[in-house]
Amino acid sequence: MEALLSNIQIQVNEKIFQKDPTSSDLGQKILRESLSMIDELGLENFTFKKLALRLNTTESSIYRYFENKHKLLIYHVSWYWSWLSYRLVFATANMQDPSAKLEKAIHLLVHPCQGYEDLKTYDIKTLQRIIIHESSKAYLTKEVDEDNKEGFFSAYKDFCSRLVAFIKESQPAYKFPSSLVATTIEGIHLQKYFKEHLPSLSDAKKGDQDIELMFSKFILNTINH
Amino acid sequence: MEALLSNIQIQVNEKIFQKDPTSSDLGQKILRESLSMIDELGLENFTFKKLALRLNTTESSIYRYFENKHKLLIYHVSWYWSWLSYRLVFATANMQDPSAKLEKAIHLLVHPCQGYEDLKTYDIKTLQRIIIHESSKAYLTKEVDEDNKEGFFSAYKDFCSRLVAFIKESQPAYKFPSSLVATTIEGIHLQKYFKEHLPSLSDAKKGDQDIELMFSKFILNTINH
DNA sequence: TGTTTATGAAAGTATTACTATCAATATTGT
DNA sequence: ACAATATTGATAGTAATACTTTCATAAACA
Repeated sequence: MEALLSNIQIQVNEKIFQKDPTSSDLGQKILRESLSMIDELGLENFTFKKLALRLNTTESSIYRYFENKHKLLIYHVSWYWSWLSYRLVFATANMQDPSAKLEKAIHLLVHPCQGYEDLKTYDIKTLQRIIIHESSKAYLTKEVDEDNKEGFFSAYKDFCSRLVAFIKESQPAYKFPSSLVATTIEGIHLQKYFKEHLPSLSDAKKGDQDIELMFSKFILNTINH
Repeated sequence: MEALLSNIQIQVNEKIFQKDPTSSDLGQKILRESLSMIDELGLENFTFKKLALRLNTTESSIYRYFENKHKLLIYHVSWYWSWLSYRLVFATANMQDPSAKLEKAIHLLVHPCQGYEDLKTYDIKTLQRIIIHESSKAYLTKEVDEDNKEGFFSAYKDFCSRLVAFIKESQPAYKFPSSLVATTIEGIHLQKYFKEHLPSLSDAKKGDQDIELMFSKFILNTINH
């Protein structure tokens, strides 16, 4: 399984990049180091200039892979959701009970890296921090509609639609499955963030068990009542 | 009531600004026009230079009121939450049933401008669009912790704590009131956004009734089961 | 061997995000 | 009425950001 997973290739929409960053050494370095720099500096303070400096390369070389840092962010975000979908399909393959599948999905959202801490290109722990801190900036822009048309959010929407399918399987009568899924996913991320930075807006204690428990109950209660 | 409301002064934490923008004509113009420009351009494309041009003033004059556009955003966000708290206190003053108070709160979150479309400085409809599109950028930064220490998010936290109080009144046993409130508030905003821009992540139809209904049921179900 | 392809090096532009200085004009205090 | 003070405008300047362009060089590939 480990071996299998270290060989899988997550596919990312080709319109996101100018040149496929997985196709070269430099491209992979750009992915790896941009991830860790965005994590350290935050998206606002991260620049291609700084990344070039760190990689001992030039701005122009980086621009050959990504048009700008927005696209680079979208790349990371897309990769994350493709990866989580993959994990979800794997983890729920042998499950019958849709409630159990939902619980598994919540578990994955809360602990996306359990068992897969070290992939070649991606440090999943860092990637999840970036998803939590920065991913909403990928769609909260004036260019959402264009970006959406280009399919930049399809990995995210695809993951959501899998959870929606579980809900429909479990409770076909529930009227707001898509809204509930989106609220749950973003709610989990927000709670992880608030727990650290605005603790009065969270009841979660040190670990992540509270968050997992809360959202599991929350989603199952909502569809079953 | 109209007259009363047009005289109320919403107080904003003094550390947010360099010079109180309500204290002068230019300051009020800065508030009014920055709001409409952020709405039109989005926070990323909005600059003090462009605002200065629109106001027939200079960048330096604007910098006398706000250190940077992040602080200006925080000002608008704080004002919004103070205003909503004020509305909430008013609207729930004569209510006994905490569930009804929660429903009222949801209603206000979904329709914050009903009855108060035109205030002098603030166009509440525009303000709410900015809250939906931009407010998470106020706290999703590397400077959250410092900003939080300065009290920049206290208006938001204060509003949340009012809803938490309602939940505790209604269901003292519910374990995650703060998390539920934060999830609900941000969920409402996100659904309003997704309804427009990523409709596959929402079940809401044209109006906002669906969103109101969904979150009302959602919060009451969650605490009562 | 010749030719794509990938990277590096250097330079340049427009915009952003400020800061500083000084003059002109209002406002206020006595 | 006059001096002191606050407010704004005008101008200029700096460092960083977000790119684009051109040209040289080295590696890969056919």
